Amino acid sequence: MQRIEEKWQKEWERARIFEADADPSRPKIFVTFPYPYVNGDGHLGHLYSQIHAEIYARYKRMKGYNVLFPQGFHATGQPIVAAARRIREGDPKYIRILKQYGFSDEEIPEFGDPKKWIKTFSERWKSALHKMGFSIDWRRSFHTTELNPPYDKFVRWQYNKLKEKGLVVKGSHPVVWCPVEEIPIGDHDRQDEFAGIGPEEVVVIKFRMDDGTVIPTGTYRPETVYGVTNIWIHPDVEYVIAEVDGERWIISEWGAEHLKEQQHDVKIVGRVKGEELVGKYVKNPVTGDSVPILPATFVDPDVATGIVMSVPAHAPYDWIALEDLKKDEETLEKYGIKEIVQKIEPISLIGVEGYSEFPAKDAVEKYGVKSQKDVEALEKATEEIYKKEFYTGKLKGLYGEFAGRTVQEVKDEMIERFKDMGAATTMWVTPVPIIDRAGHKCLVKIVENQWFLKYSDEKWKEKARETLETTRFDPEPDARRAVEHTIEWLHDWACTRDVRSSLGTKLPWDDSQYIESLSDSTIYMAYYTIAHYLQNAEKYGIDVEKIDDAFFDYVFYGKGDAEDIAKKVGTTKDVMEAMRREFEYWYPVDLRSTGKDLLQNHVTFSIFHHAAIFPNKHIRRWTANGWVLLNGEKMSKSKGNSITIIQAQEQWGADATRFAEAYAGNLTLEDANFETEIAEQMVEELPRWKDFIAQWYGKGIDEYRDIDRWFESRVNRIIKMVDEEYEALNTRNIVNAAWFEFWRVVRYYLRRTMNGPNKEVFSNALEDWVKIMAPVTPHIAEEIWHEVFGKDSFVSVEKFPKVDESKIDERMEKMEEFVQRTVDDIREVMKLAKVEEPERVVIMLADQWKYDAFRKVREMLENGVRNVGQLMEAIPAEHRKDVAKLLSSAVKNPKRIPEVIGTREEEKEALEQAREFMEAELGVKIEIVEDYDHPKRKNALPFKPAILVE
RNA sequence: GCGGGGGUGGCCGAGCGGUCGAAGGCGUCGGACUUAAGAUCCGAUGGGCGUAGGCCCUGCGCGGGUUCGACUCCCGCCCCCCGCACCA
Repeated sequence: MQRIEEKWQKEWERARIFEADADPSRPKIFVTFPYPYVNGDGHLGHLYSQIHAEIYARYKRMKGYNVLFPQGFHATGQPIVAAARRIREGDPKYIRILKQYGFSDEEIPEFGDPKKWIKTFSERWKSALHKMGFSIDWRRSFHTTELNPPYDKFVRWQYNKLKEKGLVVKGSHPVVWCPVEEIPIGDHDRQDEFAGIGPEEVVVIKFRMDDGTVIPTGTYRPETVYGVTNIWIHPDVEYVIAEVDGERWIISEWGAEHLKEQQHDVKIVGRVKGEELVGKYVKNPVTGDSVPILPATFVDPDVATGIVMSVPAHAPYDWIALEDLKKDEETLEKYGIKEIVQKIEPISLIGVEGYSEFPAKDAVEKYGVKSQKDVEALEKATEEIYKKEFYTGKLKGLYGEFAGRTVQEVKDEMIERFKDMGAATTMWVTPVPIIDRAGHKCLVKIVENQWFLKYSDEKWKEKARETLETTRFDPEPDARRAVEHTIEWLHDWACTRDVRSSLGTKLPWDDSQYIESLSDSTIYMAYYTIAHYLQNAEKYGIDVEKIDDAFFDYVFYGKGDAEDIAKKVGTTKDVMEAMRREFEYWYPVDLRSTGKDLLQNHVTFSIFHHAAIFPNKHIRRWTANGWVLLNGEKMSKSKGNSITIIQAQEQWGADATRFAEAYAGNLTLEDANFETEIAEQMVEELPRWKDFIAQWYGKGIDEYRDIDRWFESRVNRIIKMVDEEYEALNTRNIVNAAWFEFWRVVRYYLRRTMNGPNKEVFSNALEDWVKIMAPVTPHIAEEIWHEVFGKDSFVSVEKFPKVDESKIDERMEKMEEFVQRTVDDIREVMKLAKVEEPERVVIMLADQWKYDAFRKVREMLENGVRNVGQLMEAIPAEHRKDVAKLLSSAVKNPKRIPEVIGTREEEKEALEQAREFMEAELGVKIEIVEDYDHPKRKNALPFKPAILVE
């Protein structure tokens, strides 16, 4: 198979049938899928989204469209840069990954350069898709980042446009930051266990000592400030005394470092050990209560301010710390705080159904927390209490105006209130200190030269919403809903990254920043329309250096003079005009196939950017598919059940893999399932398909019988259905009909005609069969087309079969069903009738009067009549008695009355025609009689003859 | 929690108010073919009963409801997957 596949790939390439140029005389279709990120090989999951675009491209090509299907590659962002650095540093994990790909020890060091990754993996991707038979116009391929100057220029143009429109704005933004290297630390720069942790905003309640010194306590639950009984401080930790924005604070050193990076003016003026503060009192800035500072070892100086407030009634940590302290005579003695501690009573703030007035106590008991060192149980207890209180708890009376409401409802309002009264501020922290790969402890910095895409802009949102009206989403309405919702809540997006940790296109007006990867890939499909010019610039005399915004203004907007611009970049007016034509002809994109995870970001971003830059040229149809499971299990490298596209191609070849991918699912947001057994099976079956067709093509007889009409009807019905499913991209339904159902019909037809098909009918059907399978399994289709049918053309660009509606013959199909059912019934009767070696089967048709009568009965039943008396009216008086029982059971179960399709004569004719077949099927002689004196005969109904085994 | 999508037979998956004991595929079982195995073809495949094509029971996450009728509609619950942002 692989050899056949390679042969046709070469033929297609030689004939350039997938290279598409603007041709205004033909209707066009522009199909894309998101360019893959090139830090590794693609796997079956990627291929699943991609195969939708590929199948659609092939289908539309066969439907007579001029189809553009290009493919580029994405290199923007941090992973490649991080991977290259790790190779330079000799990280064994990354070296192992490259070894698994089969790179030699000599070659691996070259991957210390990001360019090596980009080059290697974009080539591997390209080769993988090529070997899968993708019908891509490779002339238009490219990769992103400033390493590809023309694309770089294009992205810069885009951002200048956005900036002009006021859609890129400057702001500040919290990031995880390495204070030593002074760069932001993304997931790829961290030790693995810290991946995925981001900055969180905590509220800092400013308790004060008598002299005004602020004792700041960080908390996620500022609403519990009403129930503070004391402050916890770590007795053994050295805190700093600092001037913070003009106030005197006592805070952990790490906390002070955070404040410095978060736009606060911080000056450290002294140090103080935690225990020195123990026993002192501070004033609660919200309630005015005076509360003591007490020692606790669970307090982490590396989280927030390193000091926390204690709300024993509602915080399991606080409850157990207090319990611990009460029992700890030594400590009580040491600080002379015994009396203070004994006096502390928890304050109940929030009522929660199913809990006592002190939910923290309940939780501590439930999870069996023994001491404040029992971290695991405490975390569970805390989570439970937090959730319960947050969503369902009711605030008690001491909340005054907030009383009776839930935390969820009033939290934000309360925080604002506290800030306004000078009782609180906020700071950014990570829930645990993050360590980067170099071993540095990272903090949260508020970065100031940060640029944002202003997705919060109401006018922009409105424009984005408008384009949805003329956009199709598949599956509708699920995918649409996700996008609609995202447009609503999406706010400003930090669209730049520090150049030191990433790769991409620099912001035109700030070269310390790269445009972030999701933000540089929103309208690049437009670049495909001219990519073959710009990626081969020298061929057209274009000096890429000279390309500026005016160049793109002309190509995309038709602004300016082609002659002038041509001169400036060193090419001709013709070339400029040709590029303009390409864009005008191909844009907008007609179909873009993605995974469901992209709906909330890439898809929505792309919609926004099109609305801003290419109004009315937005993408016309988006598809979103689910993940791909492998044999019902999630695919993952760690499980070792991940299969790359290259591996699949080597193991099963392109067509079998494509078939199994198509069969993996329809176009829904649900997960699809790639079954390796299907791929394996198709490896066997596809060549057999060719043999089968070779065996029958051009064979058969000339006579045209009813059964041939039946066959044509079935085939046309399948073509119709397959055509619709291709347009809908329900790939599983396509395969179900075009392959499995077609096989069934073909097999039955041959059996039914005793291997004597109508030559013309059957051969035409075989050709149609190959065509309707071609978008899914193009190689074997091409092979059959040439080698079996002896055609000169490529089936890949042949006309898709057109349904002949006049050939769809409902009645003929029903008549054949009648024959089939009769066979089934005979088989059943033969099984039950214990007649040894039956001599013959007699089929007795119903009496003539029954045809009219039961047609009427059936009609009445279909119209909802459930009254025996009424049904009886349809029966001639003299026969009523005989059918009374039947009619009364038909009222309960209308199925008992068969549908009357034809006349008695037609029934007889159909059975006679099928007699030879039936005898062969059943291995018994069959006689069809109209008159036969046997009691069973009165059981006969129209389309349900009586059967007698003798 | 919010937003999106789901839970169907041994497995995968259709169905989304009657025609459903549930398409199709896989698997399993029986038969044909074959020296044999494989492949292929035919049949069966929830349980039970049946010397005549039939009947009974049970059934599409759980519990209710609407309806003459629910896998399909409504309500409540349980469980699973995805996203929740600066990561591609």
